[in-house]
Amino acid sequence: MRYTSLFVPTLRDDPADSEAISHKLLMRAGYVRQLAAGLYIYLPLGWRVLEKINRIMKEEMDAIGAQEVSMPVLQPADVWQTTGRWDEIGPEMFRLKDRSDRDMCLGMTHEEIMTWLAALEIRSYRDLPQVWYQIQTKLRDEARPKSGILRTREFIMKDSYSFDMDTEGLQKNYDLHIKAYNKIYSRAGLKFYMVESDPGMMGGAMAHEYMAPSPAGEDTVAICEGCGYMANVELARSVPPAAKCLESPYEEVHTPEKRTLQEVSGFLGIDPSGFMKSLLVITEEHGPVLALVRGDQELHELKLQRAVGAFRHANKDEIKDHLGVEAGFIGPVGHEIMTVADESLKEGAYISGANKKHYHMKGIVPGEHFTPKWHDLHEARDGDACSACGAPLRTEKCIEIGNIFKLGTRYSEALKAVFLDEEGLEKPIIMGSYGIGPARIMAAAVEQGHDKDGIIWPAALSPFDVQIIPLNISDEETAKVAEQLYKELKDAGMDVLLDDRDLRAGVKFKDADLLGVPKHIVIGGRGLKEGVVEIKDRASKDVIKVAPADVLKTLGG
RNA sequence: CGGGGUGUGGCGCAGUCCGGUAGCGCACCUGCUUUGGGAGCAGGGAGUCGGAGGUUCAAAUCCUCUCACCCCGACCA
Repeated sequence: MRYTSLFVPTLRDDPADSEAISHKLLMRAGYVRQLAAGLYIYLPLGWRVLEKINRIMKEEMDAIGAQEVSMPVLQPADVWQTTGRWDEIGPEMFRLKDRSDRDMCLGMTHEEIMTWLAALEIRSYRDLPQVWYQIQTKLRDEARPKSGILRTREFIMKDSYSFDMDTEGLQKNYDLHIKAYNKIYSRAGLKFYMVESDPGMMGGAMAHEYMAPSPAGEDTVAICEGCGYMANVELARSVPPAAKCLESPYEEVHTPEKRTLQEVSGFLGIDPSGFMKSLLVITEEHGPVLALVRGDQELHELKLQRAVGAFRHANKDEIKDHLGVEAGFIGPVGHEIMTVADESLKEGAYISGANKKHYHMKGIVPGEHFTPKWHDLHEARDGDACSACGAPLRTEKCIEIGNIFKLGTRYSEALKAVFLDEEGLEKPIIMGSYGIGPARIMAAAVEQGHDKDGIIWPAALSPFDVQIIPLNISDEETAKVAEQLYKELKDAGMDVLLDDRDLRAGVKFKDADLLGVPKHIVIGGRGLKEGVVEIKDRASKDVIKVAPADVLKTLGG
């Protein structure tokens, strides 16, 4: 491709309204433009990158026997009503009516439609297994689109769905997807982890996420260097350092006007780990619930939600109504409210509110002075020990670039996607669903590959394999060598960008660094006098000088 | 949804507090010079200052309402 026939509007300055590095660089280098919050235009360069990612995904999905299909984005409500998600999913779903006043929605995922098709067409165990996938637009009215193309309201997803007769089949397809996903992310040149994750509203039994480490990520992953355990902190198990509990009899202590943990801890001169923090929440299932974590730990709300169901924080009046005392002095002893406690509180005696204004209680032994339901509620963090092997855990910010779910029969039962097995018994199809966000791969690649001058693409994702930079296009010799190389490399099957613009060298160098094509071929009068051109590596900036005739060989073409 | 911020030529910004001719840099167009890291000189085009209403002799500037976007949080199949 000739630069003069390619639309690449590069910017000299960072756009004002951007924070994430990938957002800034993809804007500046002319890959994307923003239409509105969470809606992005992919310019020619950006689309080339996405297409490279799509090609890799297709090749690897095809390699495990998955079949590409295409499902409508516009979908009737009744299928979603049948599975219950029409009501479960809130304002995140774009809803509309057609001209006949029928409820419709824009697909945010395709479990329903894929399962609908399976229900329509699959009759016998002989029809199984099936794996169907598509690369299709999804729409989600995100509460807060952010970070450029990392969280958008409209995006392309590679989503696949497996249909099996039994759990062994599901496991096989799950493993095949793991294999395919590992290859996809490896080919994309990303640093990534596969971690245990929360199935969430997918309602499945098991789930993993693929995570690309980056400070721009929204998720945090706990990683054990000892045994390799990796999990999203939404469910990561960990053993916090031992508590420094006070040896004390069970007794009240006067703590006037000392409400916060810091205040009480400082007032009594006792380490925060010797305390219990109490949080009153109002749940849909159990009414008020008191949740306890150690004073030095943080409660993870998703863990609490798994333990007690949907909840909200109690307000001041509710705290008084249920516990008889204002916030700051609430504790687990002496009331009938359902209590859940973090497992790290199983050992030791703790200080907590006495449910009496200006008093705390020392020497509370969970299980003795009150009876909680035990759950893992604390958030894993750096310095905790791995619950499996005891080695230290560390945490890392990550971008979620894909996920895989064992769905089981949640959708097949609702939509009556059943088959007859060898004995003639009707059974629901066992399903899995598997997603990859190509735009997130693109953003993660930029987050992981850039320097102060611009993007550094992994070879497989770059919009071009090599960029030819003739420094002075009006110099006859330079132009001639550039054209020859352009033709030769193209004929060898490479994606070549020829910067044929009549611009000064500095501009071309700056733009080339911004665009991030991995190899640059610099052709200038200086080199041509010695009979050489320069092959420059974008990442290392190393330059090797070779005769024009040796360029293809040197590039490994 | 809660909190914070920003809207001024294509882009980045100043001007707003304290009302009085709409500015700067880059980009763009023309000409000449220049040509290995975002060139120089000269000339030129381009903005109803997010929108609506109000106060005033006079509003980018003050007041009211509203829209959009960004950031933090909540939320996130």
